[in-house]
Amino acid sequence: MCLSARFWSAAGVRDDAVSELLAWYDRERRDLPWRRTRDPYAILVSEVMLQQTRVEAVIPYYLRFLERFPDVGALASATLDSVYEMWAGLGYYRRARNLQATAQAVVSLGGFPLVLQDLPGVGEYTAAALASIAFGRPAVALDGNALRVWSRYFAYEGAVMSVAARRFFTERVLGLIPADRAGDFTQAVMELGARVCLARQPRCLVCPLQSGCAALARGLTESIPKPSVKARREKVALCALRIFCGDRVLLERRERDPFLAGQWVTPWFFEPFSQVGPDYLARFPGGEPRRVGTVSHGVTFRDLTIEVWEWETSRESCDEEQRWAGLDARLPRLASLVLELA
DNA sequence: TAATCGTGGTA
DNA sequence: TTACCAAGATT
Repeated sequence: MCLSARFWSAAGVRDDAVSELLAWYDRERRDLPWRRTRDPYAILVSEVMLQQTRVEAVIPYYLRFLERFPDVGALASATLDSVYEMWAGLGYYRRARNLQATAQAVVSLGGFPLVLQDLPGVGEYTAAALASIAFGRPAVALDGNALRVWSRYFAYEGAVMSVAARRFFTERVLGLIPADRAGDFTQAVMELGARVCLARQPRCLVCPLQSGCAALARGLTESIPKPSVKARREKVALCALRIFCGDRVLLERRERDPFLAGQWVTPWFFEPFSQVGPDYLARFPGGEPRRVGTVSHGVTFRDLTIEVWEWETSRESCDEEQRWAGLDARLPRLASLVLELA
């Protein structure tokens, strides 16, 4: 790096980088629902929903959720079931429980704590995003977008997820944040990662940071950030049960099962029907079980093939302790697939 | 640190 | 069809 020192900060960032970035953001920013509010609660909801989830998928959930729970008090006092219901289909259901626990903590404390990371479901990234976007405090929010942007800008060739990498970026970026635009800075970096500094085929020609980007200068934009080695998807066969009582179907909630935690789903198992069928037939006696077919569904590192069986149980088994849902219930995708199977 | 948790989109 | 992955947190 032999360029004239007066154009570069000690951290290796060009003097004009921040103003170029913010000007680009002012010009190109998408009109997203959570960019129309300064309510910390609403911004928290958006940040939690956006964890590992695409913007387009979040928008309808965000709007419905805020309509149902318009403020932190409404969410804190809601039933957990109603919170799950609003989350059904969005995935990573632990987020729903943690979000309500956070709402209850905020009500109990009389406001957001100074250390946002103390809140359930609020990790390093979300705490920094909330601090900057909702409270205007300088904080470096390192999500997948920001890690890609900064690893390329500094040509960081190590593993970007490591503690060392995050410290490296935080040290260099924290001082760049304009005091009056901390939230815009955070969102501008992420917007840049989402729309310009793409994982594959980044659009460097239109990038507001192109003149200072070390990876671009050295032709490393394809090899940085270094791709992580991911486990192969494992193929898993399992079975699910559709047990009908008239026009309603049995749903269960297995609290202790980390998978689909707390969600209402049709009974399903990692074992074949021959192992679990007799047990359930004894509990819900009725007609002969019938193999309906199979459905496929990918979940993180597994490809599930689900063999679906169904039967009609006798009326006296339809007690009040079980939940018998109508077919129009809002359910996780996996349960919907099982019920939709013709 | 590494595994785990859903879903839907894309190349 | 397959692999990858998108505003991560938790254990």
